[in-house]
Amino acid sequence: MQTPFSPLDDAPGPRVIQSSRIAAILKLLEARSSLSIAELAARFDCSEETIRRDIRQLEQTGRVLKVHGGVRMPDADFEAPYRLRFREQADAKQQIGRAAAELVEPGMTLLIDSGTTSFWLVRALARVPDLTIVTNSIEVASEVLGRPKQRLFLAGGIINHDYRAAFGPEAIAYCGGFIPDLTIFSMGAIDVERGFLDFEPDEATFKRALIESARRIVVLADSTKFGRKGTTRVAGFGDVADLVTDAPPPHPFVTAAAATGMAVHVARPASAAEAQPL
Amino acid sequence: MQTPFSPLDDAPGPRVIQSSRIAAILKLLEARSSLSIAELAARFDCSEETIRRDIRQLEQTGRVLKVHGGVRMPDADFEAPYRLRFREQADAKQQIGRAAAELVEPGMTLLIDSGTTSFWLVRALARVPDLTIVTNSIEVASEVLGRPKQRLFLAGGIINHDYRAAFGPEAIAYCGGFIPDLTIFSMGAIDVERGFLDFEPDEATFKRALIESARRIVVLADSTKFGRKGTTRVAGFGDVADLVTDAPPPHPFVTAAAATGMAVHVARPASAAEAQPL
DNA sequence: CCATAAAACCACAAAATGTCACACGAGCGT
DNA sequence: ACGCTCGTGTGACATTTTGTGGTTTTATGG
Repeated sequence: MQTPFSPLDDAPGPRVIQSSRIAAILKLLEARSSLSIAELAARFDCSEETIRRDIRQLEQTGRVLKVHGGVRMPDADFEAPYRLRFREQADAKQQIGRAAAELVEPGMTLLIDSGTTSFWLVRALARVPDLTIVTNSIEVASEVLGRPKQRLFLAGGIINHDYRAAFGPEAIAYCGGFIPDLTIFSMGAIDVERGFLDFEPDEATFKRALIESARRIVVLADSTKFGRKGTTRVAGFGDVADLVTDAPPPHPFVTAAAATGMAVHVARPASAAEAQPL
Repeated sequence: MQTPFSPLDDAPGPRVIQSSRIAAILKLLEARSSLSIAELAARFDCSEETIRRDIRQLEQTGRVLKVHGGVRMPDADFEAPYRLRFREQADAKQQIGRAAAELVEPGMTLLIDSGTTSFWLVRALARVPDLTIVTNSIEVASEVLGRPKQRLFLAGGIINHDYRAAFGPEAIAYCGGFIPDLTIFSMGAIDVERGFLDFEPDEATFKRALIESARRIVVLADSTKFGRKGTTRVAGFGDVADLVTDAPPPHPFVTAAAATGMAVHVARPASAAEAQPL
């Protein structure tokens, strides 16, 4: 039951100076993920404006999120790196996903990695029957769940929270046991000289290991990836059979692709009718 | 005036600010596939128009579907078996999850299975720091994602769509490699003579294998499970250290529990103070 | 098909919250 | 003492959110 008094009844003390008050707010937020300004002002016996000033400071350090009427923890959903990447270029990724889906035939076995573009491909595959989908991504797996016509194999291990996927040796070994018709990767960057690059070393290790057993590799990358700098090398152009993107690549990439026989598929803009939200 | 026994009378709190109200609606929708505007307005003690505005926001992000008279989950048409089980006794399961969370200390390693009651435990563990969570359930894993203070290990293999989890030999081997402080199982049925039972043979095999390496086994079961008939035997009363449920069990079960030293914890109904949205 | 009630929508006013500028007073070093 | 900074409170003003009364749309039953 709710007492009429403040629910925060652990020892305010008569005088609380700013630094300790800010620390106290943070501590309270650990217990209750959101607090109202009025509540805090009563709790510390100071004006609401003072609380707001404290919160402005906390917000600048990125530790809390200011909302109308109070504060709350920067909750996973909105600040997580994965969600941020998910929103970047979402339209382009959706188009790419649909275009890549045209490479898939019923009955195929697909190995799909954890990129956000890969997720859109999986969504586009909702109505393709008799697929076998192998993935290391929790997001991809969640999307496939409840499609009784598609078999789902998930690689486990320690989960990387940022990528929502497993990249460890167990995941590599498990995925390596399949012989997929298509091995589908999202890539973080494409370099004319060095080929396909990534940012997360574990992810790159995972992909490199699976290139060995791949029959045909498909790479999904939106047009912002061309010329971007990566930190680890994943594959050369020669390794990849198909590249699906949303805009014609710059010329150096086209010639490099032609030299190695890599097919480049450019997705058409989505027809307005079928645009599907999140 | 609130109806005395509204199914939603946990935790309006004194003032509910907009952002937390929107988050709360989302959470409520997980337990009850559809909600009416009038119900929500009463629940949050605000006008129906305000609820409609919240819902319009939620609809724009594609997270819910607006229907005449209320909201519902986007995928509610195809009620998958998992979702159906999830909604049965959702309130009781939520209470059990909260009660079981009191057995957990910061720093522990937990092995958590794929039952819907287990999911509510994981949700109740949102703010416990430094946990290591091992699971074979995609739903549990999704819930843990984005909690940087908790390490997540996911067991893979072929996924059972109905249970949204992996039960195969890879999952057994992987989970068997851990020595968890608590091994937490949801159970499908409890029989005075035969102990804890289940319906899905694969799930039962998975649990039986993990009983070997368990240090302390905790079983979560709502009160409808007592006396229900199962199809496969999972564990005897002697194997289980703690049983968490939502109502005092019938007498034969109490004596059986006492005979084997199994502790029985009965969850209190949710107190309004602690149900904290988002 | 129409009649009717419920629900949704819209626009505007009221309430709540946020922001900003300025004043006051305590601490502090020259 | 003086001037300075810093934290705080106060009040005017801007912004956001909420409630209300109206009209329009939808669902439903005859």
